[in-house]
Amino acid sequence: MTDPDVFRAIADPTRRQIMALLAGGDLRVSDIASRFDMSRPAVSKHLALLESAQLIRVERQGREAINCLNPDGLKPVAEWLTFFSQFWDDKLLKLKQAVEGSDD
Amino acid sequence: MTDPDVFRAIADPTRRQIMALLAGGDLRVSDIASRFDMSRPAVSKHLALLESAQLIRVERQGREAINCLNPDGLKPVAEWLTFFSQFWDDKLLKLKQAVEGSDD
DNA sequence: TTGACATGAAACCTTTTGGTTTCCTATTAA
DNA sequence: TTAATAGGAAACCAAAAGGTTTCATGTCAA
Repeated sequence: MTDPDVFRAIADPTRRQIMALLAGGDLRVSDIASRFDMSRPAVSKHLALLESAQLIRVERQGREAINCLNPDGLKPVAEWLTFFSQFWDDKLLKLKQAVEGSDD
Repeated sequence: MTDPDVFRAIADPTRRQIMALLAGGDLRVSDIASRFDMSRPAVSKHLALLESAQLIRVERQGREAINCLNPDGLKPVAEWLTFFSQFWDDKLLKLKQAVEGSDD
């Protein structure tokens, strides 16, 4: 919960499912928890880890916590991948250029 | 060691370092182990996990085991990333096309 | 053929991870 | 104002992960 390691964060399938879910729109903690066969605190821990890895943002509104996907948090993974993508196919060098081009 | 989950495999920094090392050329187990501050069996476990995730291939030659990077093993990660890359920047849609285009 | 080398394998240990239940607090609606 | 709701926090647990040492085995070279 303290190490904001994005690679660790995406290692867990539940967390990847949560990210896919949030790609469809922002959701409250309980909304997410209701979609999984596990307790709300368990989902809450996954959300905390995703937040620490900057893969989601949490907006607290009153008693609710709205979870929003932060796709930019995946860029370190994409950049890491570009290094290896050069071994796949030259066409994929476009990935490298694209990532560099859209750098914030 | 039984679950060939590529996301788990790349979660560990040591394993990512091993992959980077093998990008420079094939290496024997001891050659890799000598580059890390941990025992050879520990490195050997990481290699076994990388192999089960299809991220490396191991060619046994006599008493030696030559470890070779298998960059194609990363494609599932790249494909997963393309889904989220659409939220970054349209330029990155090229990534999706590139991955699709170089599909085996 | 014998000794050194390369690696695999087993047993073991500690820390981390992913889950649980239970409880507390803040907010909102009736 | 009081009851229900949303979610954070703590204590706890089992299993998995990452490491160790020690030993066994197959291969190569002197």
